[in-house]
Amino acid sequence: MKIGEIAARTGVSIRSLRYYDQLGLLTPIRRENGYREYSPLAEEQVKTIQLYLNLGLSTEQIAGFLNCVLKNKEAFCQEVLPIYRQKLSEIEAQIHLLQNIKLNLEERIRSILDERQTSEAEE
Amino acid sequence: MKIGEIAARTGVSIRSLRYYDQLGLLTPIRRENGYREYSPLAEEQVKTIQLYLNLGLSTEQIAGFLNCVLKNKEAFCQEVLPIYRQKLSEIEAQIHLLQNIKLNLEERIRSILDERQTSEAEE
DNA sequence: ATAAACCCTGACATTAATGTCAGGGTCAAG
DNA sequence: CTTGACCCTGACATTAATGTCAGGGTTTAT
Repeated sequence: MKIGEIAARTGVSIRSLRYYDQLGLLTPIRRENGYREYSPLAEEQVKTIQLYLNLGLSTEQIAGFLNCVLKNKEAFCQEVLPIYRQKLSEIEAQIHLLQNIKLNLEERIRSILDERQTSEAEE
Repeated sequence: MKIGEIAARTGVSIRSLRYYDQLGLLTPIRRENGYREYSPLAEEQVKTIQLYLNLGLSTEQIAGFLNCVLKNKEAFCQEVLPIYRQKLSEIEAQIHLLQNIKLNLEERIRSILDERQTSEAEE
């Protein structure tokens, strides 16, 4: 499919898709006329790229990841493993923090509701 | 403590600390001479900010979190209830997203380790 | 009181990812 | 054949976080 279609499907801008191409992150084949031709598989890859970008990984790191998966080469995987582990522990810490914040908020909401209840009872 | 000391303690550059101050993310008091004076609590806050940044959150989002949790300790409770509820659902969504990412990462790590195991067994 | 080691602000530079615009092909429909 | 909807490349703009440098105060130790 052409670049416009995959952009529409994935919600990623045409500009970004060309950028990924330029970086070698996601390289479509070219038609006779020079148009980029994306395979259906590319759709999934674009979404993967977006997921990891949202995670805060750089395109460079993502390129390492894609190499690992596509070629299943251990050398690439070795490089990428510590990055994953690092991210994983960051994410675990993040989840933990957010859960604390959540408890805190729930507590506060409950106490507001309690207070409201109390003042209603007084009337 | 002065900015240089907290920079050394946290590993965050002086430049960044001044930037956080400028954005209202972490605002130290000022001495007579204009120097920034950080409380010991600030050290923990700086680390929290860094964690969020490493996760790919923007300073704006971080400011939202910090405001949600640190500010509005007790006053204005009634008015603040819908804000709390809003924040709570945002946080729940965030936790959910992170848990998905976590599962995804764990999966990746596992498959890399499997691969390694397999190729060792082949030899 | 002078030097070293800090601190301040302000301005410009940089990197990454993306937006946007210009100038110009391609193609299908009328 | 022309029009409109695509596509191409290239260049400049932008945003976020940070680096760096200039010009100028302050503090501390000798």
